[in-house]
Amino acid sequence: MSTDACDLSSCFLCANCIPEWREVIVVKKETIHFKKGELIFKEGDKVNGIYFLYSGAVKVHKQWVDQKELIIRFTRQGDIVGHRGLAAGDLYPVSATALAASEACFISNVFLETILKADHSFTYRLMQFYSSELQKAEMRMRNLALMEVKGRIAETLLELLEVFGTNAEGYMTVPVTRQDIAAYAGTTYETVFKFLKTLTTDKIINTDGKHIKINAENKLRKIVKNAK
Amino acid sequence: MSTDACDLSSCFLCANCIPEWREVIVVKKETIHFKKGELIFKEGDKVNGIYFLYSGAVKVHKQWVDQKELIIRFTRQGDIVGHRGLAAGDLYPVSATALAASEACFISNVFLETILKADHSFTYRLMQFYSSELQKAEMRMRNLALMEVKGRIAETLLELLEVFGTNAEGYMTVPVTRQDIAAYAGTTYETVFKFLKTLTTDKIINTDGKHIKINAENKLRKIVKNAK
DNA sequence: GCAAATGTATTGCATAAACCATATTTTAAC
DNA sequence: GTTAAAATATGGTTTATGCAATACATTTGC
Repeated sequence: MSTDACDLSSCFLCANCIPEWREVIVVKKETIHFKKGELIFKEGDKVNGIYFLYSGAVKVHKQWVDQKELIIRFTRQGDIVGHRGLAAGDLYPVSATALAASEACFISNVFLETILKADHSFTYRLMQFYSSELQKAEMRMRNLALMEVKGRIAETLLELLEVFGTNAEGYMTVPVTRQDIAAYAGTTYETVFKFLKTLTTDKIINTDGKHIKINAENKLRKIVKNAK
Repeated sequence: MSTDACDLSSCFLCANCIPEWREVIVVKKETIHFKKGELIFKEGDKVNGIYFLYSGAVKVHKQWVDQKELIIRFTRQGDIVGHRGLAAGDLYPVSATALAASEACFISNVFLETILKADHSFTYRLMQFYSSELQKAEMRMRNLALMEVKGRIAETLLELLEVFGTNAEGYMTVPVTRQDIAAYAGTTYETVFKFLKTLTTDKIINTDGKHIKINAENKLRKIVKNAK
């Protein structure tokens, strides 16, 4: 893994800003490394900037009483993390934690606002990005509220597949704990454990510890469709 | 109720665009009336524009298998409806239905994009609006996933109070069916019915058909806090 | 003004899924 | 390399909540 994976073209910022800005970005940006399990920022922290993920994997999550948490989304390279802070409030409404060793480009809020003020079309694209994030959030809202647990777990597996992809043997590239699957599906560890076991028995998936392989994507989709 | 409630200043568009644009807006806009229960647009319809609500009340909702639906949000005057269509896809991801006789200003997508291209700061404000909507959506995601039903119903009542306000006697200005409360809280009619009954017995609320009065807001908040 | 549709009221019953308890294995830390 | 801390594994019990059934009331369309 290179020390600086930034190619000044693949992240959302570089891909969407006016090319001339890149010279400024390369000076202003800061590359930060995160170890597996490391907290990137915490719900309630003061917002200081925005992150563009180069490599690794990150979960964005939100707390509720005691130890309960909901994972809002999983992100991979190219994704934006910390954009929720751009709204009125100046505190992060969510936390972000690295699921694997990760590298991110950090842009301070001050600099980001300079870009936004100067680059009209970047602002427009960022607005579109928010809009599509909002659509996804509402889809998930509906699923969490109306879909039964098995459907939500199946859906979680499909989303993990989509976000992280697979290696040569068909296993997902990022190992995810059952607890994290539960936290994304809005259920408990035990329920995930039991359901993954029946999925394994039915040969719909294979598990090797935290490494998961989906054998029958269509059957998972069927479970989602039939989930109430 | 006046025929045209638009004062060219109170809606999100007029309040945030460059003043000069208002002259154009007044020509391009279209005032539309909706009867109670009337569908404004339907999930899957082609997006043709955006609505700014002048008066009345609207629910934005999303379908799931059969007759199941989740109400995404309730809106009152001043609010934007239909903005979800601005993203990549060109189909509305949600439906909108008038809860009471309502008036809205309709702006076609073509004209809206003209404004967005020309008015940098309007685009910026709209982006901020999306960002705050996203935060709300994620908060609700968490609640739907982790909070138990009683807390969600209590939360629903508090949100209705916040959005619709009360009349002189303390009753909410917009009557809402228990089915709609259920659809917002992500539960069934029966559960809402049972819980509202105990709330009435405990004198925390008063109900007169669809008209609800909250007597002890603090007790509702306590229920929300203690909901798991 | 009447019919049809929609919403309300009310109950018991069934059950999915959370909760509890406890043992073992894996992973991380010093 | 040992220990602590997560994560996994697995059963049994409990309970919150959805579901079915049925009667009545209210709204809305024609």
